[in-house]
Amino acid sequence: MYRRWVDAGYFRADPSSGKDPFCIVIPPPNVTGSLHLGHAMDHTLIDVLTRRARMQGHDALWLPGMDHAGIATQSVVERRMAAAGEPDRHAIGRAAFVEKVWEWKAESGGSILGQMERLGDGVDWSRERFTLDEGLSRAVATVFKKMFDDGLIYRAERLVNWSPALRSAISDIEVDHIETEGELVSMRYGDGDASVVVATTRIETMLGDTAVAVHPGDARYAALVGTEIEMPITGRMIPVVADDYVDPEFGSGAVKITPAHDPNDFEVGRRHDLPMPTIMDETGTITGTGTRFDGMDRFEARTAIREELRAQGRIVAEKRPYLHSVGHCSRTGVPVEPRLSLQWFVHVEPLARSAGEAVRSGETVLHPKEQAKRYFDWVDNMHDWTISRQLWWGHRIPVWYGPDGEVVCVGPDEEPPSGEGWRQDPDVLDTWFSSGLWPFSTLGWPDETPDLERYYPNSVLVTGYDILFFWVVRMMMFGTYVMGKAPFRDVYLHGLIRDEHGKKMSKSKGNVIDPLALIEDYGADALRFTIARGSNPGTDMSLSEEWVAGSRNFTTKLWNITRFALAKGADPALPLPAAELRTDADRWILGRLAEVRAQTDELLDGYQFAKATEGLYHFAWDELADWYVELCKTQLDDPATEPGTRAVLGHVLDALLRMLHPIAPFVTEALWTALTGGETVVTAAWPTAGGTGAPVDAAAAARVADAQKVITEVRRFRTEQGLPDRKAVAARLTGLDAAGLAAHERSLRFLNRLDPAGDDFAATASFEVATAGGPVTVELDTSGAIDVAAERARLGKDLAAAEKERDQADRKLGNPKFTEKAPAEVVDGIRARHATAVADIDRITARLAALPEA
RNA sequence: GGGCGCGUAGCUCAGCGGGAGAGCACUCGGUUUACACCCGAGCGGUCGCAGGUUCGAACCCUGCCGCGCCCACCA
Repeated sequence: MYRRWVDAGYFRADPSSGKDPFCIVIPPPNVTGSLHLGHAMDHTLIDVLTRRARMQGHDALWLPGMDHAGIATQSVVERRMAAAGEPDRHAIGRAAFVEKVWEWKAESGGSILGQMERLGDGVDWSRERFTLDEGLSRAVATVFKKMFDDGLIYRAERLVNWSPALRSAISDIEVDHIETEGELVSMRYGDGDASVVVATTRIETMLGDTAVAVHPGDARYAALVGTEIEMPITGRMIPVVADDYVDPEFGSGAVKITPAHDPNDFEVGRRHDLPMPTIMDETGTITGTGTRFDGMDRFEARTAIREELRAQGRIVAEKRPYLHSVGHCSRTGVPVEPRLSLQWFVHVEPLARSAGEAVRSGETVLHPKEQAKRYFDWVDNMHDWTISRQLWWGHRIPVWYGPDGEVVCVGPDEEPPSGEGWRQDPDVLDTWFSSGLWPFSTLGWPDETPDLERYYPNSVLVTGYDILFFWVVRMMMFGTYVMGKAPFRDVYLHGLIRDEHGKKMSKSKGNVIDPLALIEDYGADALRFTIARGSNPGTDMSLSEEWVAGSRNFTTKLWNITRFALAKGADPALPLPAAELRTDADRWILGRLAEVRAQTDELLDGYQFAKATEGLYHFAWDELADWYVELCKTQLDDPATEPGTRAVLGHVLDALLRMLHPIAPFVTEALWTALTGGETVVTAAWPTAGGTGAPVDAAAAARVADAQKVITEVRRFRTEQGLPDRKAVAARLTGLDAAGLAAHERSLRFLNRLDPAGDDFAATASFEVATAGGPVTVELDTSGAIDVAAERARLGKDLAAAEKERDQADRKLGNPKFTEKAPAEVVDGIRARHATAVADIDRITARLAALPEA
């Protein structure tokens, strides 16, 4: 039922509270229409944290992100209009379209989520419906009013970033600076002595020039300052002003000033009280200049004006291509046009200061901490925020204008002024204005609700680092301002998902991977596991289908381990065998479980998803499946150890499945319920130190390692001798007792298909394995001559490795400075390695000498 | 222009002062008491380059080269 992918949001938990029902709210991606792997990353990590917190007995829930719901609303309305054969939104205009959106919202039960509910996925959306619509609108109006009254919101005519494509103002952060090939044209204004040369990359703006500026200390132009020169084309007389802004070293040392179309020029214009004519309309078309260029697109005009000036002989230099940085609208990719217009702004300085303070004081911790520098750089140098948008969708600005110039900000519970001539501001708010209220508006604010009391501040925010400035900073500012407390204890910033070669996914490159297709092919668990496994804090991950396939293989492995366990009657409800009855393998795997459990907790507490996942992967596959399951097969054949083995296997698998559940919920749910008979692993207890059953037994672990070494060496011998794995070979094993491995003989023989040595045993091959407990000699009757060349090669390789080891150790130990200065345990370690290497060399050399000539 | 980060096996990445690792890919061999989405055994690296610190450097410092991201009002 909850086998759905999830949309962006954040999660919160309060460890001190009692339990209450777990809530996984998952908007279906086919409705939001905006699901991509970036969301999958958010959702996976959020869900991992939520599920684990839940299993730990915490009250944990999370809510979907809102901006996607907004986008979805707009797109659903557009689709409805298209279906009804209505003209598109551009044809009917902004005001009419917004009316339609509200109309649709009322019809659909007030929210996008109401619409989702009708899709019948059985999720209760009631809470979200409230928070996303009525609640949020009220919160937005409340905050706006409060900030307006506090003087933190003001309206001003400023030069803003204008997107001619959106026909709207956009904020600084929505502008991408891109290196662009343009042209730098130098031209002469005025004539004779009363002339200067200026350079520009945007020659069309000369129609709006109202001055030429030079540096006050520049002797070349001292005589001109205060005089006027004649502009080409318009014939206007414009002053030459002196301003520190000009760099006398750059170009000619003189700058044309277009106050209404360039941020620097705007400031110069203000200082010198220059006129500020706007020469372009909201689409970037030249207008109102009284020249023949009116009606031309800005880029068309650029060429036309340049050629006109060239014809007049005023172009003195051209540099093309001229590489420079040009601001582009991040939504539409169109070059931004700075434009003088009346907009609403937030005075961010006091808000940004408290947002910065919250992190500096440790009230909120950023993970990874390297991101804090970026955060501070941003928060400490933030410009005022343009919040009004001339867009199609959003919360409307709650300000009404009266017939006599009155300006009234209307609070959420107030009636707007009515009567002749009153009208509401036509603009809407930047989506990040409302998004920034998320941590408390979802909890019922501005009402003082029990939820707000209980869940604010939230525990942790999980999101991509690319959204640090857009969303995180806004939430921090609003949270500290409105609530007096930062909204989160922790902020975990994950990296972005790239393609298999580390390239950013983009539609134009065609390397976008659809998460739903991956889920279809490999299962949701496989994708989640892949994402968790690749999520190192702050670093991007490359995701390819091969990785997802590998994760799918892992879930299959879990399936097979459990199938084996069930077939053998493994049962976590059985009591673990008394300590003295446990085999080495039992002690070892229980000890490893305890270690892995502790490590997993530590890593997840620190948001180290990749390492935690990797640790569980290797424990499950390399240790449990490859070794314990194999070693326990002989234990299961022995009545003395059989019940204990079933208990240990069940116990370890139970704990493992519980720890894997947050990462791979579906497969673990199926396997865990089958193994334990429990109702659901979702509400099972997270393994704790007290619950893993056994302390680490280093001696047992060492004996298991020795047994593994013997087994591996025999396998190696067999492989290189070309002895098929399935062929049973008679063997005599000596030295096991001395090495403490007597109890392991059955496993050794079983796993290597070594039959007992009968009366007619005649060893045709033998070798010695050096274990920590002592040497073990393996003699084999291979019923024929061994491949001497292969054996020589095998031993030769071992010998070379041992000699290299010995030589390295010799070199270190022969250096008196090393033995004097290095810590004693390091020196002892090298001595031990040296001794082992020498013993290996002796042994191997003897073996080689004993081999018959090839 | 400033800041941050990264260059380790064919690919994607871990390791961040004392024996070069993982997954995938590749080679060879496999119908063992779960698993071919598997099992076993292998091959594969002057850890970007050059200096420095240290008894010891993939790891710390400096410089350089290459790459990525973020920020930036120089015509």
